[in-house]
Amino acid sequence: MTRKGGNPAPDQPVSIASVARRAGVSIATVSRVINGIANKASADTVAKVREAVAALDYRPSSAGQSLRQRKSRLVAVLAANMANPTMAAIAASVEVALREKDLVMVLCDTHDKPELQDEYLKEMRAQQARAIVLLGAVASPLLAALRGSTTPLIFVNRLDPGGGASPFVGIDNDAAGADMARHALSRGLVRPAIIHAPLTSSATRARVEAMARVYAEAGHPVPPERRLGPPLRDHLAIGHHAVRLLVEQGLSCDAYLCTGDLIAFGARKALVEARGDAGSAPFFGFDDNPLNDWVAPWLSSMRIPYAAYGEAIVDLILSENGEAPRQRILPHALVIRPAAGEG
Amino acid sequence: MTRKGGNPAPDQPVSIASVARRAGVSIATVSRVINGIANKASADTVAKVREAVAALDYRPSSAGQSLRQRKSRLVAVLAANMANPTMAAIAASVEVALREKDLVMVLCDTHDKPELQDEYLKEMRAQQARAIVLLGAVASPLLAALRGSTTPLIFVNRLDPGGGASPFVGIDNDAAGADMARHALSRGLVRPAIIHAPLTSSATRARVEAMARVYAEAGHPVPPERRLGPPLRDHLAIGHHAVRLLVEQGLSCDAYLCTGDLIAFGARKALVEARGDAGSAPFFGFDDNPLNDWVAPWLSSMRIPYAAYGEAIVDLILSENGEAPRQRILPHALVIRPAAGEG
DNA sequence: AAGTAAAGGGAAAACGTTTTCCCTTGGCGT
DNA sequence: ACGCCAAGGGAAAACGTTTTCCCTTTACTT
Repeated sequence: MTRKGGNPAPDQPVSIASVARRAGVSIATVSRVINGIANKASADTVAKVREAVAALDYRPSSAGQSLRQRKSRLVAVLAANMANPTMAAIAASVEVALREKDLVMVLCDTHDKPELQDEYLKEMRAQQARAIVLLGAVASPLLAALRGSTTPLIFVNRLDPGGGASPFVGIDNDAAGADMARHALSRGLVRPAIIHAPLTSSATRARVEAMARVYAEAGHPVPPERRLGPPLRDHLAIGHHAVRLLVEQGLSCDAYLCTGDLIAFGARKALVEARGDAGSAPFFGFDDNPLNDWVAPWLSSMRIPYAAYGEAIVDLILSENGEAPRQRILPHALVIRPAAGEG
Repeated sequence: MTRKGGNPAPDQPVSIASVARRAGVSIATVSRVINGIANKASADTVAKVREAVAALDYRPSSAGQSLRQRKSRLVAVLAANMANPTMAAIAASVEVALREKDLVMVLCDTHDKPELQDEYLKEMRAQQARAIVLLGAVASPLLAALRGSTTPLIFVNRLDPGGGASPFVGIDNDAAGADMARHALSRGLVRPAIIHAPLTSSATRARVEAMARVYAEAGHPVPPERRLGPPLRDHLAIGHHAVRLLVEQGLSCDAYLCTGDLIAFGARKALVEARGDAGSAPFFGFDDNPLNDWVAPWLSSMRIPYAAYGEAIVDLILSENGEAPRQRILPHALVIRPAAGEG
């Protein structure tokens, strides 16, 4: 209704040439006007071009642009595991931030497998992706190779497994782990179980080490049998398995420190299954998914500002002018939920 | 280590021309070998080309391909709301299925807003997307225009708001709603509350109508005051708000039939806040997120096979040869969880 | 033995941009 | 008057594919 004629242009045969024709100018001029090149078009030329663009509902073909400029508007996000709500939250945040800058998100699930990650990296090189965001990177051959290229590589949550000081967005996992342990100690919880994901993730490693360190320094070292990290991929299974082990061995704990909320979910379920109730030892997790308030009022969790990740990541992508690769460390905060009355 | 020389090719200046040069054949031949055109290359030509491709780690530029073929390998997935774990689950499933067919997923969050949806549709037209998957479509001008184009449009969960019999993947929401109501009736629950999302979604509408119909036919019509659909966007808030209203009005129910799990989460929380416990009336939801088993053992839910959606969707995209636009109706199943002992 | 078909392969056009040259005006300073 | 510079704008190259014509050689049919 807002446009004059019925000019929907069925399938988009509308190229820059047609715009140029309608505006009575050259292709070059249209391109310049669209891209806002100053001093290259008079006021009425600009007006004519704009009119034609609007009338034809023209939008430059991405293929043409990519080909010419040797780079696309695509930004790849390689997530280690989309089943984890955390990844979804970050992806959502990134998407919004990218949209603002007229970039487009391509989302891939690497399932934490190096081969698959490489496959995607290859694909994204073929797509001439503007940047690649790694939500939980794993070491892989192509990743190493790509580190030398001009394509910005942004590491999120987990540091670059290659070791270099690559651009990074995340929290201070050491501080966060320490904070959690100190809080537990302050509540007199001196016999915790530490249940964690595989230590291949730098984030997990830092959290676990910080907790153990703080406990050791406080004179309550956590012995190996209370440090559990089953080599499973599924966080729920990790927690479940760990607590079952704990129960079988008759080890009692006064707190469950988990490196992820999902692990805590699994842990608690195993406990309920084993004893009929969840006991009185509080559960601690990381991530603090928004749903926790609704379905896990028993879970204290380290809140990580995932909603702010998108902006930080896109910032890092665009400020590629920067020399020293910067790290964006965002604030964390422990959200305490009363382990109290659930009945 | 697996390749001979140190030939990582820093930034991908490796085009089809370089492959042709190395193999000692023409560009055309390389293209044909890569695309598997039969009867156009002798055995050793093929071998030479393959060798060169492998040695140079060549992969065709997507931009070049898209430009020439006037279509890209991108498939757009427009999700109404990525914060909903359901959407994330479907997206994950689609991604896997696409990968298998060498397609790439572009994920966009329309936030259920027509303008944003149109913005994305426009972008995807510019990208010459191979297909567009609408995870909860909303009516919008460009959507109507696109329906006439050759780009496949796949509607998921919600039917095409334009009314046409467009390709669709989802469950039989009418049957599912009826099943749920019948189950509740069979348990003697005759005073249910029906709490639902905005009825702009065809899926929600069908569920609600089926429930109401079954109850009415059984001689227990559900009066308006027990049918609640606050016009909020957030499902959690919908459920919360609805139950608060119910409580304030002193209306008692013996079951909570919610059109989504998140709504049930909100509903139960409001109930706990109001009375101190969750009462004995069972909760019912739709979607049955895998996490329910871990964090919501009190919630019965209509399981929807989201993991199977990806394959069905990709099938529909590729079988565009088909004439009669097909609908893929997947099976649903009510998962009963004992509302029993939560203490 | 001639004619024909098929196999194998190359040259070049086309896809839609952006950008580098180049040309033409006017206006200005000397 | 002369030279210069800036503004405004066009022609054409280049980006990397796929595909349509071609052309040559070989094998097979009559």
